[in-house]
Amino acid sequence: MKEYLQERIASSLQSLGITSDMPVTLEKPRQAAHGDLTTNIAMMLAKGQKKNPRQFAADIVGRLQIDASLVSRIEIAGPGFINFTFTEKFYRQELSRLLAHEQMFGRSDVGKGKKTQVEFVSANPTGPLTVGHGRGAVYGDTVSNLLEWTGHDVTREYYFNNAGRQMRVLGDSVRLRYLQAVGEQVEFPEDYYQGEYIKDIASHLKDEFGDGLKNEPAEGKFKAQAEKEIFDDIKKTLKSLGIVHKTFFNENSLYEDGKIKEVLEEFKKKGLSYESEGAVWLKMSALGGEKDKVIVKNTGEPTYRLPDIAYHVDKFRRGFDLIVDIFGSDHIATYPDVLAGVKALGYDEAKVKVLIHQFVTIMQGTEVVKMSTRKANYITLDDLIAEVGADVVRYFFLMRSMTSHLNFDLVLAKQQSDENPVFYLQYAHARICSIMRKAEEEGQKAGSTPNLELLKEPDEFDLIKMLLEFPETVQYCAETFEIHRLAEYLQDVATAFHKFYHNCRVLSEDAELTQARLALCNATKAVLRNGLAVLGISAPEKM
RNA sequence: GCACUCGUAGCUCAAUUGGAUAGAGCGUUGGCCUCCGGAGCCAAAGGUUUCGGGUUCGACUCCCGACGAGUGCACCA
Repeated sequence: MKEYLQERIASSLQSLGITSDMPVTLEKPRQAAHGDLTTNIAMMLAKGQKKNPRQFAADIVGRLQIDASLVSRIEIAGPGFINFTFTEKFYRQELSRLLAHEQMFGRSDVGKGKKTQVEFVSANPTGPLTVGHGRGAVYGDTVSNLLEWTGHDVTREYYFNNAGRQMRVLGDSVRLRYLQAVGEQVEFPEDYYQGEYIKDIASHLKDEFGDGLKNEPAEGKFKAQAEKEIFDDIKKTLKSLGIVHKTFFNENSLYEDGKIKEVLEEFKKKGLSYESEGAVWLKMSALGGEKDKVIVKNTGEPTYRLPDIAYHVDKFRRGFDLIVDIFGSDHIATYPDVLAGVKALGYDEAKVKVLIHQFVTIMQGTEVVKMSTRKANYITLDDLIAEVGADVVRYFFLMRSMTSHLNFDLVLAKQQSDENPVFYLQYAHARICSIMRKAEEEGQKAGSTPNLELLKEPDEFDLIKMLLEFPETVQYCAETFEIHRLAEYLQDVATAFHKFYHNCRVLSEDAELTQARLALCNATKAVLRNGLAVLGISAPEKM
């Protein structure tokens, strides 16, 4: 419909002798009284035409040729908006199209199978995932869902490093706890990992080996055991949120395959790096950055920048046409270096989308809970899931824009479990399922050829209009990565349904009307189910 | 000090990317089930969009400046 009107308006402008590269934008007006779609094109062009916007709008409308069976009303309003109102026939047509492809409704192929990688979570295995990781995890998984729904070929990837200083400290933390467990008097440094899980790992080793590991180095069994156990836990946590990565990419492989060396040599060849004070520097100043950065320390060890760049080069070499990176705001300063690096090596950095989400502030009532993996005073993602459930966790992380800081009040989240917005959505779905069950009991099962002409109540049309917005909402969210818009949209669908349910009785003596309304219920159910599926939230038949 | 993200109802957050009268939930107040699920529906109260300038037909949105919050600014990741 949008395309149709755009084309008609463009042709009207042409017949007025106006050529402009100004796109004709059609939007849904905020107020229903202003019709179904509106355009501000007359206001946009009026100035160049030296005309009064309203008069100009009238000229455009005068030349407009539109199928009257689709559009019932065209009016000029306000400072020069042109408003279009669609016919009931048009909406009935669209509704029967929806009913014909329920499961597919909302899916599209605009992505054209584009090879896409989404990298998210990417926490090193030094401890359980925190609530802070949770936001990125859920966001990344849902972005992946959206891209799949819009026809992208998506790979979910987790990048980690088990070779750095962090991991050495982790191994040594386990070693010291182990020594303590077998009765040695050793001091445990303050800046080591304090969590209980370190003691658990140590005691597992004690169970298996007794005191036979007393002289084992930290980097041996201790580190290996810690990495294994912690990674298993991380994967289990993610799984409980419905998140499964296809690839776990180890930073180490970049060294083993010589990719780090390659990138280093490439920079040198291009004259973009130099040695100074025993270190190798990247000429960020020549790449649009503020100052040069070290990429290899004077110890010969690379800084994180070099592998990060090499990793992204590898993503390009694997043939990804869209590369989505999801970081917390604490990594805000690292990505410009990476982007400048890949660009300098001749790759199109526009294919890399870096999405930064703001932090979650955990509140215990009015008290802020400060989080630190090193110290043990954090709330794990597991704790949170156990307390409020996976659906609530996912929804809470998705319902707000990623650029805004999120306050997650544990007391409220627990307490609210009855009045939670996610239940409002699920309730609508369960309610429809209940109507279906009841209908079947009464022998009024939804038929295959409902007479949609019988739908004429305003509440019915409000609901139909809302349902038909689903595909464009999915596409919009996939393009902008603004997932909260989908969550809000589904809230609106649920509201429209509850209103319809309240004012229009579905199961009645009138068999034909019952059929029509059951069809509308089915359409609503499909949108809710599909929408919740994108968000990764269950759509229960009963609650 | 510099950079990024923000500042909207008592609280948590939206606002179709510059559009018409700034909207939801929670909380508060008052109405709705002899009837398909009351985890629902309807209504009321609640705002100088942190403050001050600017840009234009039109600003919560863009620009400049203050103030406030969070996060970064390593030869840590």
